Amino acid sequence: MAEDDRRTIPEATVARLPIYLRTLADLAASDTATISSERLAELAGVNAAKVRKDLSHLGSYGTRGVGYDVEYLVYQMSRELGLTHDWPVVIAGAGNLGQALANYAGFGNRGFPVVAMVDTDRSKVGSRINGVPVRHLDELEDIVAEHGDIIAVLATPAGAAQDVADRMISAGVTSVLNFAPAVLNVPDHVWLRKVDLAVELQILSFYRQRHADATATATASAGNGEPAATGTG
Amino acid sequence: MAEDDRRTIPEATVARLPIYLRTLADLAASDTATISSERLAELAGVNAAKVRKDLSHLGSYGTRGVGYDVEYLVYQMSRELGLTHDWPVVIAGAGNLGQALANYAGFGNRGFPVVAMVDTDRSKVGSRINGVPVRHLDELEDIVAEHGDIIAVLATPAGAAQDVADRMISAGVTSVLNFAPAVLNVPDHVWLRKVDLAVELQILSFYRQRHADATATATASAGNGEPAATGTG
DNA sequence: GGTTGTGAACAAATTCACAGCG
DNA sequence: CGCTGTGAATTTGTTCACAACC
Repeated sequence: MAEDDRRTIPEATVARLPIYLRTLADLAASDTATISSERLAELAGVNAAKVRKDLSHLGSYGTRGVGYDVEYLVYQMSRELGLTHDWPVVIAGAGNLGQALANYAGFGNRGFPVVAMVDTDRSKVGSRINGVPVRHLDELEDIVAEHGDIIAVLATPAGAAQDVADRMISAGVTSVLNFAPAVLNVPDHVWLRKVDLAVELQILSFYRQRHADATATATASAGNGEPAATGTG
Repeated sequence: MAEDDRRTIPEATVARLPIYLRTLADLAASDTATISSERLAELAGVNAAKVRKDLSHLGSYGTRGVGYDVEYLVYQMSRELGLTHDWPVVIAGAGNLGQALANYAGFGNRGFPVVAMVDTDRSKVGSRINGVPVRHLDELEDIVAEHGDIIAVLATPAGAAQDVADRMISAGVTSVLNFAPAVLNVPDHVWLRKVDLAVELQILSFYRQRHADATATATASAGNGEPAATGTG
């Protein structure tokens, strides 16, 4: 079954694997050898049945009556997530957000070295941000040629995002993480994920607003729309 | 039906409303009076049936044979999302990411003014970043007292996130957007959303890896695991 | 004719509950 | 006896397809 499922790990599961991995890495660092689905669930903020089902998609790596071997799970999950080698990243847009991302230790540390930033602003091109060279957007093809299969992180203004994405893709990029507040159209062979800061705040605003409405109008009645939704995934 | 559904807009729909709203605001700015579900779907990157079902949760604001009135929809959606007034935001952590977020125009512009940053680093406290005062974490209670019901954006290191969240919550905060790479535990009455940059890259890495495996091992056979998943939600 | 609004069909994800194994 | 792994049940979300309406 495991071998079969290899081809069909559900999207929802894939989105949780990195959380498990981070949790497990912490456990390994604190010399925990084994962990139960119950405890891992607690640490990862999900429920135990979900953990077991998620992990079962990777294969049968647990021991009944005991739990999962932490080190081994870390190894298998890293392999599964393709984290056994680094993936070079190029950040498009050397504005505030782009610079922050270039400085963000979480990237390089976790196997995603930022090899370059690109921008069209000639006054920025040629400088370095946190050691990362800022190059002109026109050099994109060269950068891809130098580093191979890079991941593009878009931190441009909304208006420029589609153009830059198009150029990235025609230069050979197949993975894009979009921070620009714009909907991107990409061909089928390109993987796209998006992070929209304003959208997240607006979602919070919705639930908050709802709550205000509910408590204002009805001081009676039991609680309906409960909070504590953990979004993004 | 619409009145009934008011209380139960599906989570998946709520997560899309901000995208529709942004799209509609753009249309309004370019003097488009009416829009069909088909066209809105195209611009928002979803399918038309989904748009219609999503909008039906807000009420019957469309006209058969014609489409939706853009201005009116913008108004209704803003109201629904609680965007008719500003929601003050406090950013915890005046590091790279926190500073970038404070500088990020998308926040203040879209009704989420950053009223303060908090940090424990005395060398930062007292300064201003993009006009936003940096105050000490200990002043949190005062800030909440000054501005009322604020939204907390956590941009602290992972290790500090739970502590800061706890302090935010005991100061009265009920909405938290977490950028720290850590799983937070919050009480039931607090709304939590999270954005994890490294997680997003790892998800891209998974699909990319899969693709590499597939094309490497089998040069034959039709395409299975197709790309172009648009994540985050 | 064109487009919405929505039941019904379908698909994905979650949760339950327990057999099976260590 | 404890904990995994997984079928079955349930819930949630998506898509279809068409009647209702302008």
